[in-house]
Amino acid sequence: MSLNQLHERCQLCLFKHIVCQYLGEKEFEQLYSNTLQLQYKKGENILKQGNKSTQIAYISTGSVKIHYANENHKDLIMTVVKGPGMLGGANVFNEELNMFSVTALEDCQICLIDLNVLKGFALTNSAFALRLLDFVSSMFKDSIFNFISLANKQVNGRIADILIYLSKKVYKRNPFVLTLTRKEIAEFAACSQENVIHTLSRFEKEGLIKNDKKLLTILDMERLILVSKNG
Amino acid sequence: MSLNQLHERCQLCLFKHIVCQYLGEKEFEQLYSNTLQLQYKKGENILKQGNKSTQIAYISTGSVKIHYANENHKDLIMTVVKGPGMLGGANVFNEELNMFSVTALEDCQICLIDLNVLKGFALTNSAFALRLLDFVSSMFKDSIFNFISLANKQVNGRIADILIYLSKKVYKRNPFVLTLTRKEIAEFAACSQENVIHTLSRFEKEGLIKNDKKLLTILDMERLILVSKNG
DNA sequence: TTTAAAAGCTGAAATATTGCAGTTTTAAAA
DNA sequence: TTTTAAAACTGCAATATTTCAGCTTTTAAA
Repeated sequence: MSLNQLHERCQLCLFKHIVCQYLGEKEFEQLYSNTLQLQYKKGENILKQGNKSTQIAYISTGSVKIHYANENHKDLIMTVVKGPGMLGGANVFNEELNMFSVTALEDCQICLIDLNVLKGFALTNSAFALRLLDFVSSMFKDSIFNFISLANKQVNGRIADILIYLSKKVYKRNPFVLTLTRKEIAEFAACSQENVIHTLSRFEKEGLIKNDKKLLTILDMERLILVSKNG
Repeated sequence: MSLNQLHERCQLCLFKHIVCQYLGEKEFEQLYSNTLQLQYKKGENILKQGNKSTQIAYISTGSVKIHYANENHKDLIMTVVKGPGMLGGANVFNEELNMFSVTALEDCQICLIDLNVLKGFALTNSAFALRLLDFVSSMFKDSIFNFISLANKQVNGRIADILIYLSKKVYKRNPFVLTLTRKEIAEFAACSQENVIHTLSRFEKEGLIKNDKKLLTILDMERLILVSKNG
């Protein structure tokens, strides 16, 4: 693929749009020349927790999970991000090492942007620095609100929350293709796989959802929101 | 109290120290003239979730909890902070409204610093902006690691984690005065009050801790860490 | 100091959740 | 296409957690 074609692809890039709001085309070119555009397959690891990383990731197409493995190698999903969007928070600014892993949930187009060049721009342009901070904290906020759901609801409510979150915030459509396995939903809801399966089939019996292969339909959003509130 | 005495108290202030690393004494004076120094009693609310806030808080003495109430008015403690330190994260930068409440766990000395003046400085001095970002994200990090403990451990491990965290990171001593009630520990560990009580008395029977009134002693840190890992 | 309210404690029953073992379905590889 | 492994599912027993009711101790207010 020629450089021109690559640059063409950038024309639709949200990140470029924001960079160019604060910096100029020249600075974007400098950033561009320090950026890798890579294709990842489903299941492939993009950033690994604990690794030193000199890059941050922008996801242009596909979806990824941001996850954390504890001392006992038990995995926990912090959040799911669908392109286009930044994957800040895993490693930006105050950390030498990646706090979390990022793994592709489906085939993805990812740009890895050099962190030092970006930091250099942030140091010369405060407005841009504050805009980057927005990116980082909005991802934190998503995770934190999932954690709050974990912490004060039981499994029914947590899974209802996750389904609503995926439909409204991530995939942004109603019958949506659930790219997470039951095991991954369990790692998101912090419960056992079996509990996810039991809960989903209960939801289906009660007419709240319909689940055909990987396609999930929320049939009764209002009642699902009630389960989220009370469960 | 005269202005001179107030300024004297600032000599020991960590926040002033950091401000003066990046800005000058003049800028600190400007900040100072837009700062309120207030005394809060145990149980008093300092910042309220959902309120508009034009200030961020610096805690010079005492300790506070940062907490969140959900739709059902169930409270969840995100983290505990002991002075001196910043209470960033509740409202800094990207939020109009406070995301969380801050409430005094014991009598506190708090400085409320004008957010707009601070933002003004951040906009003219990127290094200072990035330093502020450090403050914010380090508080997020503490909360997130507590949430990770919640999400992949059972109550035994969660309460062990909380005791270790309070002793090592918050109060920084071993026999420490537990300023949280059992109900508040439950709101921190995301479980029922009774479960906290059962668990603490089990820990005491097993010789892990000693609990006399409000004074808590960790007798066997190594075994407590084991409980945190396996529990 | 007295009194009332809040916090702390206990054990037992009800409920929620996990872990297991075996089966079926789906997706990927040969 | 066939084969194989992974994912999804089911019901049940074991375990963890909550809820409840009643009680004691501590703290704060009158």
